[in-house]
Order: sequence, then C-alpha cells, then structure tokens
Amino acid sequence: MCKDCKKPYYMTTAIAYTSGKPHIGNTYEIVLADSIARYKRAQGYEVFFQTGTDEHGQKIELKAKDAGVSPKEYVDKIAGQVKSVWDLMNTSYDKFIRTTDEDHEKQVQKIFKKLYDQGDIYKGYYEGLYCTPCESFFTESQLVDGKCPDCGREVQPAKEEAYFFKMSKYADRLIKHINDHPEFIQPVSRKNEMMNNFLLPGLQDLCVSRTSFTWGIPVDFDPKHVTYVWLDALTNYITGIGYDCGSEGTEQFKKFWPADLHLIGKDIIRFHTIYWPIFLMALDLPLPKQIFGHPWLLQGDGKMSKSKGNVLYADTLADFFGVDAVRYFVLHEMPFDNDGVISWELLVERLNSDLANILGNLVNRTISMSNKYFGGLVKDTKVTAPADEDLKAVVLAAVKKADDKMEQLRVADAISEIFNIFRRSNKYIDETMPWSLAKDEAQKDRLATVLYNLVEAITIGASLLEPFMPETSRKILKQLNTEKRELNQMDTFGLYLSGGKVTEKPEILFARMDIKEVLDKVEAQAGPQEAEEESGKESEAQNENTEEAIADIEPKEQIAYDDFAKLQFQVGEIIACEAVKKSKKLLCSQVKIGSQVKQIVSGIKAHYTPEEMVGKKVMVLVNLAPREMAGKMSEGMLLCAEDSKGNLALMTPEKSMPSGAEIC
RNA sequence: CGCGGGGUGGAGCAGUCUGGAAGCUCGUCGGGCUCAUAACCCGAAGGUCGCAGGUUCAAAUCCUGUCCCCGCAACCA
Repeated sequence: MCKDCKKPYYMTTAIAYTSGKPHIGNTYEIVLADSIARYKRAQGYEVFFQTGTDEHGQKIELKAKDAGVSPKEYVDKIAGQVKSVWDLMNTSYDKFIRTTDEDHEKQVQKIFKKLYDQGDIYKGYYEGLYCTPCESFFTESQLVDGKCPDCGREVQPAKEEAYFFKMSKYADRLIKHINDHPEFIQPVSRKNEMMNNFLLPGLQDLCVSRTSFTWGIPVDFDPKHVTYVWLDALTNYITGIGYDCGSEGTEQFKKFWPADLHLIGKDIIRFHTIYWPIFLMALDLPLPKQIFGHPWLLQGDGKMSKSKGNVLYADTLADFFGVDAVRYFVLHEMPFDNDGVISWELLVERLNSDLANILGNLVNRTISMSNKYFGGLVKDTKVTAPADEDLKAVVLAAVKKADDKMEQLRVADAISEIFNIFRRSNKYIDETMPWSLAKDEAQKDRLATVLYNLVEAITIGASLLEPFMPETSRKILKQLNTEKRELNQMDTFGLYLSGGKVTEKPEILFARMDIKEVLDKVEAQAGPQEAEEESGKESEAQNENTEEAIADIEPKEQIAYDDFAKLQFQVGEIIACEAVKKSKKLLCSQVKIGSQVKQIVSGIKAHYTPEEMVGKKVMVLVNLAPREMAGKMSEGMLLCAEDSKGNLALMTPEKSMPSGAEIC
C-alpha cells in the first residue's frame, strides 16, 4: 500500500463502566483491540483507535454517595485507574473519551433534541408499580407476593414521565441491513440470536430518559430528565471523532466515520447491533461496518469473587509475569467464539512453554552460537542445503496464514501461526546441528548460512509479533541489531543485512517460573491486598487451613428491645420436604409448629437434601410476611448460620424441645 | 418446558455451519542431542468425540430424545 493513499481505519472498544477497577476480563478487550489496531497500522492503514469510560448512571451516583464523594470525584478516580491499566498494558489507543467530557455532553444534548424534534423521541410514561420509600419502579414479574421486592411494602401503579425512542420505525430497515451484510455481526452465531429474540418479534420502544436520578446528561429542553444510558454511551463513537449534530462535523469525522469495527463484549451485542444502528439511521449517518462480540475470559477455579480474594487484575499479573506475557496469555488463550479460561497454572504453563522455552530460548541459543562461532557476525554465505527449503517455506507460509487469520479477527490463531516460525526454527537447529558443523573447518560457510537463516527467521517472527507483544518484539530485534521488517516485505526470505552483528550478551526474554512458588507468593499477597480493596465489604479470614476459623461481618445498627420483641421465633419440626422445581437453590419444607403446619421455602438446596431435612427440629422465624418464591408461598424463614464461604448450617435446639416451643 | 453457552485421550482447546481416515498445546513414558533458559528434537502410550436412538455406503459433524456442567434471568425471608 502506498504511503500517500493510506486508508482510514476507525475502531473502538466498548467504554468501560466506571463502577470499579477493571479486572483482567475487561483488560482483555483493550489488549485484543490494541493488537488489531497495531496490525492494521502495520498493514498501512491510518488507524484511529478509541476507547474510554462510561461514567453516568444511578449506580455510580450511589457508589459515590457510599464513598462520601461527589459523582464527579468518584468517576475521576476510576477513570484514572482504567486509563492507567490501559497504559500499563501498553495499548496504543488514540483517544480516551469520557462521557463526562464537555463536548460529548453537549453533543448528546443536541442529538436528543434533534431526535425529539423530528419525532423519533416522544414523551411518554414509564409505567410500572412504584414503591415510594424505595423510589423504584418494578414490573409485575419483579414483584414478590405483590409487594416491593426490596422492602416488602405495598406498591402502587404509577407513571414516571420519560422519553422514549421509537425503535419500531426503523426495524425493517435494520433487518434488511443485517440480512444484506452477513459480516455486520461477528461471530455470525450471534446474528440469529438478535433476529429471533428481538428484531423479528418486534422491537419495544426504548426508554431514553429518567427522572429518578440526576447523575447524567440533562435533557436541555426538559431539565428534570437526564439521558438514560445508551443514547449517552453509544454516541461516544461519533462524538469522540468530532461529530457535530446539525453540521457535517469535523474533517476527522468525515474521514473516519463510519467505523470499521466496534469491538465489544458478547453481553452488549444487542445494544450495538440494534439500538446503535437505529440511532444512526435516525441521525441519517451510515452504519458501522462490523460489530464483533468477543467472548469472555473466565477464571478457571470458579467465579471471580472479590471476597474470595481471587480476582485477577492486570497490574497484579503484570507484576508477576511482565506485560507482554499477560498480553500473550489473554490473546492466545482466548478462542474466537468461546469463553476462555485463565488461571495461575495456565499462565505459568504458557509462560514456560511458549515464551521461555520456545521463543526465549530460541533467541538465546541462536545469538549464543553466533557469538561463539563468528564473534556475533551474521553472514549469508549462501551455502544452502535441502533442510533450508522447508524452514523458508514454513516461515513465509506463516506470514500469509497469520495475515489471513487477522483478516477474520482470529487473533489467537494468528499468534499460533507466528509461533510456528519459532517452533520450526528450533527444529531446524536440530536438523543442521551447528555445533557439529563447527567442529569441521570445511563446514564453516555452511554453518554461517545456518545461523543466518535462523537470524532471518527470528527477525520475521519477531516483526510479526509486534502487534501482540510490542516490547518483546522490540527487544528481540534490538538483540539481533536490526529494524522491524515491514509486512509488505515479508514475501521474501533473506533480507537481514548480511554482515550484521548481533548483541554480545543476549538478555533473557522470559524467565521460567515455578508454579509452586507462584502460588505461594499469590497466597502470601492475597491477605493484605484483599483488605485494601474490599473497603466496607466482608473481609473475613478465609484461609481453608486456618484452624481457628472466625468470621467477621459488618455490624448493624443497635436496636431497641422492642425491635427484637417484634420477631417471633419458634421450634419447628420438618415433616416433609421437597426440592422446588425450576429452582436451583430452593427446598420447600412443611414445618410443624405447635399445632399448625407452615410451608417454608429456603435457599439451602446446595447444603441439604430433602431427605435429610425431614425430622429435623429447626429455628423458625414465624411472623415474617408470607412471600412467593419460584411459584411457592413461603410462610416463614428457617434460620441458618453462614460462614464466609457460604456454607450453611441449620440452627437446631441443643436439647430436645417440642415443636412450637418459643425461642426467646 | 425462562434465555444462552458447553460436555472431544490426565489438563486446556480446535474440528461441528459445508458428514468422508480424530487434530493442537501442555503433561506422562521412551529415545536423541549438548548451542541454549534442566531448555531443544524424535518416537510412544492414552479418546467407543456426555448417553440412547435415528438418517446415511459413511456421523464428533445431520435429526430425535435424554443426562450433566457453566453464565444470565428468577430467586437464596
């Protein structure tokens, strides 16, 4: 591609919600995006890569309140954390947009007004059942026994004024677009999901304003409303590059819109493939070319849970393994359309096997031999042998294959192709046995060619690696004393400058690590780190091997005796028990309390079987308001002790007591 | 029958759309080599592709049924 006619390539990640520090799963997305951006640049595109933070909403308003700071102070802090993690991971974004940026807010207001003026947004009522003390709306299905699911009080049918976007108006056009552009939604398996679940059954109008909280972009012509979520968040993709509602926008906007790629998590595909295109249609703008919903990075040993102290953060991992090793891991371990797994064990395995053994050791042994046999000079003496042909063929094929994989956004596969170069090079060393050639003076020129071929193969491999592991790529090329090979020169093997001199002292690129040592270190760090991060939440001692286990919980407010006296506890005998169908957690027990029998539903299926429940005498809170759960009425509550891991134990009288005995 | 994803040698995955000799990485075992980070190279063992039916000359792949796991939703009173 010529330098004067660089094609623009605009790509974005989802903007991160500023409710907390981003973990490794969030970080995966930005690294994935970065590798694509860097690759596109290497291909000669003029790339504009945008990321940022989504900073409005009720949740943030509440979090800030809890933390005792203003919402703005709160998001400033989190946005700073997000940015620092992105920077730590060496990501090459061109713009970091925040939805609290003044120009973004201004444009959102203009967009809102325009859509209102042209009739796409109308004022209506958000109808539902309202709980006044909780200031919340609920739908019929959210109610519990007809009452507020949060506080249990009565709810009233009520209306909240709200603005809605007429989605249905554009639905047919969108359906046609999706059908005409099979590449629009990636992976394609998601396309049917969107069609069948949302588009074909008919789109509901989308609520785009709220009056129940204030931390948002005010609707300027009706200031008691703030813009609600998607009209605010999604529009960052155009406001960030200079969209100006009502004019044609900046040069930058004209150059880069429509976006070539929106890279997002699979959980928000719906918003990006339905609402976003429809907003754009309403604004009379072209649609983005492709939306790629990537899978998730899951933790192997169960859910990521802060209270377990096992949430993985990019900076922690980078401390252990280095930035490029973490980049390599998340990129390589993530399949194209299935969730990937991350664990300390897998991380160490990849580091040792791929990075230290195959790549690092290859570079190291090649440079060592060059120094040992030729004082570091690398010369192409052109004494070839049949073994050379396959090496060259594999290297040149890998270039093409990797390119093909990147075209399909199959980043993990592209990396595997590149590593084939290094694997093949190691094999080549065994085939040619340089140490053996070195013993024979007559083979000296042959030996030189072998080493030249190795250096050349590594040069190509390292150059290809740049989008994925930029720092490693740079280090290797520096040790080989050469420049990064450009993609468009990679159809030729043998461009390394003959007579070049490699470094005298090869630096270890990746040190092997011992899994046991790593795990010990992780455990040692888990304690203090957890306390630091979990302000307010449970921070119990939860080492499995701790002999004297204790559990500290958040203290509640002191209560008066009268408060306590309102509660009525009795001994109940479980006379029958069955699992509740359609529920994973619930058991439904018939509990005899004195002369009456109450039906009580409890979330203890994971800890007790129905059979072992029967016959137990348990502590029952009997005067709790009845409530329906999973279709069954529950008329009380069985009391349990719960430890930090969520294990439950029913409370039973320590001496025999009759059913119905009062507990006081 | 809430929605979705998944069950392939010890571990992690590819292959499933478009049926046609079950593949990759790690681990294990055996061998080779010694330039190198106890690294590298070669070879072997190990799978009735969750289960049961069906279609077919042929099924991991298509169809039907069924069991289990994981997210989300609901819900742990």
